[in-house]
Amino acid sequence: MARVRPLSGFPELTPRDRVVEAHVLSTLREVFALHGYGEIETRAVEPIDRLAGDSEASKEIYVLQRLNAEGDAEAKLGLHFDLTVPFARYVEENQGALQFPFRRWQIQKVWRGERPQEGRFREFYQADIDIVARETLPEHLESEVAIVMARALGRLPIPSVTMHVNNRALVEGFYRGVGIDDVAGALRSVDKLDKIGPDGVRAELAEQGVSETAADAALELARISSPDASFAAAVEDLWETTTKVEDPSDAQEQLARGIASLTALVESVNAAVPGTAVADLRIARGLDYYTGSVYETFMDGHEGFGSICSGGRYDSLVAGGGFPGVGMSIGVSRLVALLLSAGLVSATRGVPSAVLVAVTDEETRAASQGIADRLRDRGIPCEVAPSAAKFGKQIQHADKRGIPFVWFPAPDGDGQVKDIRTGDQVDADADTWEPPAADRWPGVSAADPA
RNA sequence: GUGGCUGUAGCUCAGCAGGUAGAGCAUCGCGUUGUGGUCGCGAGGGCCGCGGGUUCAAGUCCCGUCAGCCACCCCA
Repeated sequence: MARVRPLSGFPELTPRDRVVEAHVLSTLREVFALHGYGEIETRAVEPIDRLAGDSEASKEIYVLQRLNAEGDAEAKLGLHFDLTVPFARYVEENQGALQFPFRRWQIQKVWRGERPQEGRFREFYQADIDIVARETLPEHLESEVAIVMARALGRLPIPSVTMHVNNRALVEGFYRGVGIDDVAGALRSVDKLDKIGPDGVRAELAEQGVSETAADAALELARISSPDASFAAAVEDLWETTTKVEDPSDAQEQLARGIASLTALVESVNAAVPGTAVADLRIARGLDYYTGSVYETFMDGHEGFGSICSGGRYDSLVAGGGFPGVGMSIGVSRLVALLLSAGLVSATRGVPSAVLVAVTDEETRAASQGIADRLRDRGIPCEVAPSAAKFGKQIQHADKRGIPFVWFPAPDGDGQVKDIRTGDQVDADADTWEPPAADRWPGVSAADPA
């Protein structure tokens, strides 16, 4: 038999690390549900022609095909590479059964055939929330998703986060006003500002045929940011002083709408979750279907991790038009991998058991199992020692697994339970004894801020 | 998908210029015959990632491959 080997980009966690991932997942579910979002789960596959919207993305798609398919049969199914495409199909398919605006959360694995690196995998969890409307999507919902995500992230055992927000209409209006026609292309270049610097962006824009003055204006715009509404005045000043196209009235109108929308977003998010949102006019997002608010979220002090939660507003979820919506997505696997490798979080233990019931000798194993079952009846996770080794060994067995309590049965009664961290040992009754709430199940602790 | 760096014990890493594989920690045993963690003594543990090549001789040099990481690309 061939030796087993890891598969590049398909990581598997130890039980202890999975405790961290599971904790993150359940925390997100709870916060999403608290805000009225319902869960859906979609199938793992979609027709390839639906997935492969553009040829760029299609290179990443894993296809699904029967091993013994006819030799010339073309693969028709592919694994989804995000949750937005399947969600769009789901909404279209079930529109008669859904109430709008429709809020949903969805946490599933997705697959991308990319070259793996730390925190970048080929199979990973994504956690999405979206709200879609049938006809028009009220603007306040663009604030709502940001607030829900900010609260969800706030509940995780991670450092505080800052959500950088921008508005596509604002940027597009501005760009068109200064004579940049390929708005999407320009955005992609400006998005690289951190990586390639202002001169790099200028060079890329020049290649796209953007004039020097327009490129400078775009870079000036990207420099503006504020944790409140004061960005608006800065944008308006820049607009006044910059060289514009012959008739910028349409562009100016679009710009004004974007400014108003971004102002409302920053103010309402910060009212709900103070200190979270920053209007940052450099945030672009590579995806070109966004039309309104766009979001990128960074962990304070760990900006190098990149965005851990992002999204935006789109005018139309489905190809034929209709169903405007807004959504955000957390790359859970990426986030968890980065947290673990940076030592920012750890599980309190890797096994569920809060108690190890010791075995005095094999003749009385049944008595130990009886104690364990009575604890389980009351929802206390426990296990029975694998062998009747010396008690010192049994304590070590518990200690290595992080099990905080060892129960020593006695011939006459239930015996005693010992907290092996403190050494405290007390008489106990298996029908009434309770571990502290914090010890009952494995938990996740944030690293002490150094 | 393109380019680069790395791969030696469970972990972190030494290994000289090609000359029979090492340390610390961890593990196991005993001292300590039924309540651990200290200390002392001892032991086990290696397809030197995998395959091929050069050489009298390869952990060491060359090629390929796989895996991890980094930069592109793209994004979570």
